[in-house]
Amino acid sequence: MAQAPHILPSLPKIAAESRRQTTPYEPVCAVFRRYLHQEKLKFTPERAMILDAVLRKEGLFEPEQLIDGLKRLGHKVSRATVYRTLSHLQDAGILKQVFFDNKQSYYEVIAGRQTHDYLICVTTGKVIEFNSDKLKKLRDEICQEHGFEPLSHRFQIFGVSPEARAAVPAESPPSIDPA
Amino acid sequence: MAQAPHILPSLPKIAAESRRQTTPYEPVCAVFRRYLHQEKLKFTPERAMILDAVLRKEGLFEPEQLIDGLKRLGHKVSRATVYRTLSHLQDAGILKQVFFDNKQSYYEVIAGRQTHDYLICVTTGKVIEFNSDKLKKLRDEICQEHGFEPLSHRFQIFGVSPEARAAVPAESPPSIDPA
DNA sequence: CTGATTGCAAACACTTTGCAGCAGA
DNA sequence: TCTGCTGCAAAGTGTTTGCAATCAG
Repeated sequence: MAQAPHILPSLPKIAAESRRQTTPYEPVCAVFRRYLHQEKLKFTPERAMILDAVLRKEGLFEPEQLIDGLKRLGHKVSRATVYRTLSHLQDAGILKQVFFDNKQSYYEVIAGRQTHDYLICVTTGKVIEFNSDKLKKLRDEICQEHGFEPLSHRFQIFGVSPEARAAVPAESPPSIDPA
Repeated sequence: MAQAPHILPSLPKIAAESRRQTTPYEPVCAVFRRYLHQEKLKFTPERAMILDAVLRKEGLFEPEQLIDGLKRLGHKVSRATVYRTLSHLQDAGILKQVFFDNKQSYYEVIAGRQTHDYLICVTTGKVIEFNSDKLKKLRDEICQEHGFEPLSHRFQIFGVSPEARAAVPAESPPSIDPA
């Protein structure tokens, strides 16, 4: 129904969700090495180091955080290598790239972990990660209706957190009556 | 549970979905003028022109498309003014900004139209816009669980379209059996 | 009149890329 | 050895911003 603007999101070469199920408890590092081998790429100290740092992250992180962290640990890696590695980790189905704004990308480990959806408070910026089987079911249903084979999804809900509402009870509800 | 990276997405100052209900059939232009007046901003020919172009768009569009279109019509607008106006239209709840990748933003008119969620083929890049009440219900449920007041959401499903599968039956399904 | 707006070009920030030397396999 | 990898710095690109002239209210 809609003509697509040239949208070709960078997704894992191998759908992360399916792949994770093939070997549920395989160490992530092994997954990465296998991927590299398959693609005739090399397992270098830099890549090992970056993977290591990535795996220590919980939830979302920004490339810059990662780079800072590595430098703080005395490791020397160039920004370029980090970005290149993040991309490989994504292709390997270990990482997922998330887009919240047009400033930068965020990443999140998905290998061996539950994928997340997000509930974001527009006032405080707080992000709650959650997981919903109902959502996955609904997703598959929608795919089926259109004959699509589901690979993955992104779901973000924006709202006002209880804390935010408590903090600023007034602020400018311009005549929106809950009629 | 998760510490938020500084994510503060640009959302309408007035939640689009609520606002749209206040005056279901009010012409969008009037909505914009009212918004501008409220904010002590001015209704200029440039803004009128941009709004006009925007309203002729169906589904997603890119700022660059919009600018091209305007120039092709012989209108003179600077890129800067377009971007500034897009931002106002967003604040007015007329437009919604969508993030698919880290290259650029996409926009979509929401005032007086159904909001959309997206089903995206990772092979062809085709985008299907759809609408699901079940999804909205689920969204509200999730919000309630966390005490959030829902404002809006983004939902994107990535998958393989029937056409894509038909076109390239082989290609590298690495032992994923439809068991 | 006065403060908001416009266009232009420069500035920005994240990300990518070209290249020469280095190093896994 | 033979590719692929790394770091650096330069190039890219969509978007934002500073500024002087202009214009809406």
